[in-house]
Amino acid sequence: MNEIKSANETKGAGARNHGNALPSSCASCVVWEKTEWACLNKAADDVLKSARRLTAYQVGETLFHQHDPSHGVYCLMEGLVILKQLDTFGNETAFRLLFPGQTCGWRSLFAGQSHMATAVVLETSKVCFISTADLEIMMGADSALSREFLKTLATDPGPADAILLRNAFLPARIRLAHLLLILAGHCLNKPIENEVRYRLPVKRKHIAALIGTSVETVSRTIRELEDDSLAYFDQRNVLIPDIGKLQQEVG
Amino acid sequence: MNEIKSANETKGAGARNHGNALPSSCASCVVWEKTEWACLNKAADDVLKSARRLTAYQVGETLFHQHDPSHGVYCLMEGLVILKQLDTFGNETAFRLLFPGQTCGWRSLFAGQSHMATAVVLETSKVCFISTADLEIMMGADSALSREFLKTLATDPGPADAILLRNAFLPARIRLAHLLLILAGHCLNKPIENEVRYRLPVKRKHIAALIGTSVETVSRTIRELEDDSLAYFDQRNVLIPDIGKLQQEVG
DNA sequence: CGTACCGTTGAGGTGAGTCAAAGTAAGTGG
DNA sequence: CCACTTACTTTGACTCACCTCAACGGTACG
Repeated sequence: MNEIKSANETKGAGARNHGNALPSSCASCVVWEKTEWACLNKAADDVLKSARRLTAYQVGETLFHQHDPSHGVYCLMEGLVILKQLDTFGNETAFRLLFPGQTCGWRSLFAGQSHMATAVVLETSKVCFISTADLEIMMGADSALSREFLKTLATDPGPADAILLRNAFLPARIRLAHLLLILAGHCLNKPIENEVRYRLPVKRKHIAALIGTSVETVSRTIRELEDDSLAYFDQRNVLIPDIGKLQQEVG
Repeated sequence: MNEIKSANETKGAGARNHGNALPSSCASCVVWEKTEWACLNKAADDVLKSARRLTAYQVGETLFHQHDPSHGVYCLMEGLVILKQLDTFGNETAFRLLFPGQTCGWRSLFAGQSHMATAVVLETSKVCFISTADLEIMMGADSALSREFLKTLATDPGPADAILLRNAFLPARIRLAHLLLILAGHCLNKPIENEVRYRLPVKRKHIAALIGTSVETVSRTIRELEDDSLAYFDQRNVLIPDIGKLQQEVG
């Protein structure tokens, strides 16, 4: 009872509740402020507390698969998750990175459809699962939660970023520059200054999937950005000497 | 008082209510069943009835512009509207066609942001406008409406279709085939049979914007589909001899 | 010290963008 | 009804960004 259950043991929606590393209430969770739940009042928070099911995931494991039926939403407490899609031709396209405090799985839930994407864990993660039934209860008790999820859906960066990241009209160079700026916003805790350093949370192949191109092109485009002194790469470490210049590139 | 006000006279959110061609209540509107409002009870329907503002739009007029602040949602009663975006490089990308019974403008409203797209009228249209304030009232009175809009946002075909329509990995041929199938679903009232005929509701340039390619490529790809007996085009009229073959193309 | 994965580099082919021009349809005014 | 303008569509020629295949250097791990 004192450990987080690993995903291997409790794959799927049936994970049991666990004590260790799990804050006494969701309101005291490190990511609370960033989540939709932050709008909930005391009573609803108690419901949430007993509704959540914490599961630890290792790299490569999945929260859910494309075409799986939806059973609830997933709230990322710690780690990193990528949402990707496979088309019938075998192309893999990623459209979203999930950072701590963000939720996923809601689209299919509210749509009443099966999952349109696969959620794969990129870094060891702790994820709370909230079942559809529990979510229904909380949404019924406090309409603020519905409104909060409306906002989440409306501001979903997936479709929004897609316009820039996956626009076939735009060259790979601009799409990559745009992704670097988005990631900088997520990976830096301090406000963005003129010179920015951060560690890329993903491999090259994920970058490729996110901007809709091939790994080789990513590699070549990185070189191109370096030649133009827009960004420097050392493994996964990025140095952007002048973020304004990079923003100008995107437009 | 007996005519629908034209958009020229009442541009923007301030349009007044009008009698002619406007059904006595929204519940008796031809598109009622297809809308989010269909979930409303009698009392809320009365609110909606007095909240709606009907405006007639001519081809080329806009419901709202990209970067405009959001004032409410638009419910298309009749006609056709396209949602498109302009990037800083001047590329025009369309991501949605709005058919009668569908609403638009909600993303920015729920996100609390300005519009991300421009809504342009492609065919003479009648559009009911419902202000944010009125929508708030109705959503407060009946939580079913929030749930209905959650579903609308979750099933928004824009992002969903984008995966196929705008995927740079997929050749223009497949993206066009996919668009033809989507349009067939909207343009046919009867169930889809093996052989399908319908009239394209849009010009070539809109097709190009929807699948993220150029007009010339659309033209050439159409020729290609004809050569392969997958679809035949005469002006805006489409004949798909075997819809199964076309679906197979998409995968 | 192999095995496996990741990242980079090179060479070659091609889908599709761009530019330019001709053909076609639709709308306007005399 | 016909000249004329304007918008839409098609076709051709050229170019290029990027995909694919293939090989090679690095790094991690058992």
